[in-house]
Amino acid sequence: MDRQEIIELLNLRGIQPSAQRVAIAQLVLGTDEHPTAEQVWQKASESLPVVSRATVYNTLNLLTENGLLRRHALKGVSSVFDGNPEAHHHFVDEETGELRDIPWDALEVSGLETLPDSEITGYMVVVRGRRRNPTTDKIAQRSRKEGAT
Amino acid sequence: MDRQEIIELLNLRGIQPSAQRVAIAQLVLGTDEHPTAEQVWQKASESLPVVSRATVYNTLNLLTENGLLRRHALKGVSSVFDGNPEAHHHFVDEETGELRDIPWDALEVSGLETLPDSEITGYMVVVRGRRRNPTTDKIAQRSRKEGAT
DNA sequence: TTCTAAGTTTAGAATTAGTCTCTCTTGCAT
DNA sequence: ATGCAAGAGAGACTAATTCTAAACTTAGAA
Ligand SMILES: [Mn+2]
Ligand SMILES: [Mn+2]
Ligand SMILES: [Zn+2]
Ligand SMILES: [Zn+2]
Repeated sequence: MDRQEIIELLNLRGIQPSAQRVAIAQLVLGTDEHPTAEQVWQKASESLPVVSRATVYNTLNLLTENGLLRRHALKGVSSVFDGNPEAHHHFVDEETGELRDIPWDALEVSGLETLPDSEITGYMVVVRGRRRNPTTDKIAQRSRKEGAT
Repeated sequence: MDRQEIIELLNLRGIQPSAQRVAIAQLVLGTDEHPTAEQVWQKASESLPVVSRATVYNTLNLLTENGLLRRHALKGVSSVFDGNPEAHHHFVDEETGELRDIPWDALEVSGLETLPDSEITGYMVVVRGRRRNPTTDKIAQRSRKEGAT
């Protein structure tokens, strides 16, 4: 994608296409790698005389909010511990951030055998969404805690 | 799970069952929640006169290495940016940590409609493994970069 | 018992990822 | 020219995690 296309993309969404924003957008929209903010900052530093980390984060967040980018937490430092080491899937509640288990047998994934050149050691479906009926759930939770039936 | 069971689990793997380890293991093996290390530390602090954060991290890592626990990076602070905002799946190379795209149509997930009480906003299959034929791949990559056929 | 080596825990320093705050600059509109 | 308002920058701050080095505990051996 060339500079001009990027500028139009930004203009379309009312984002002022500053030199920094164009350079950063071009870097991350023009690759199929999945760079960390730090990596984007390093590359951006090559083409721009000066960029601060804060600008890189601000721009990446801005582009994400505008749907041009997506942010994945799949590796990286912070994590959560799972007392069930068996294979199972997960539901991430986008409101609370809570992780809930989905039993392995509840979902089926097909097509894995067609992935080229890879030895699979495991997989998991990550479903994102919000719980419906939070009221019912809260009541159920309270009952459990209080030992009520 | 009671204290004694936990102690046996640890002994089985040659892990010396210190008071701290037993308390921490009991906390995290006895819940279907997915606590952060900080949350485990807070709970552990209630039942033990003194525990340091380092012990909690050491123990959680030890239990994870021994397959009693699993560690997920699904929410939390650190992330990676994806220039393709469309729905697709991901392959995580366990050797390099690299994330690679799997096209949406390459995999199919069934059973989602049966998830109770939840409104799904999106989902993704996360496959973990190692690439086979890294040599071939490197050649393929170079060819692509150089515009060779 | 007492000693000792190995294993474990600790507080705090260091590191890494990310956000926040405040200041400085720049591109216009008056 | 003057004055905003939006944007960008530096650096302080926070949070998650690991590292370090010293202190403590334990299981055996003597
Ligand atoms: Mn921001
Ligand atoms: Mn460790
Ligand atoms: Zn789980
Ligand atoms: Zn992707």
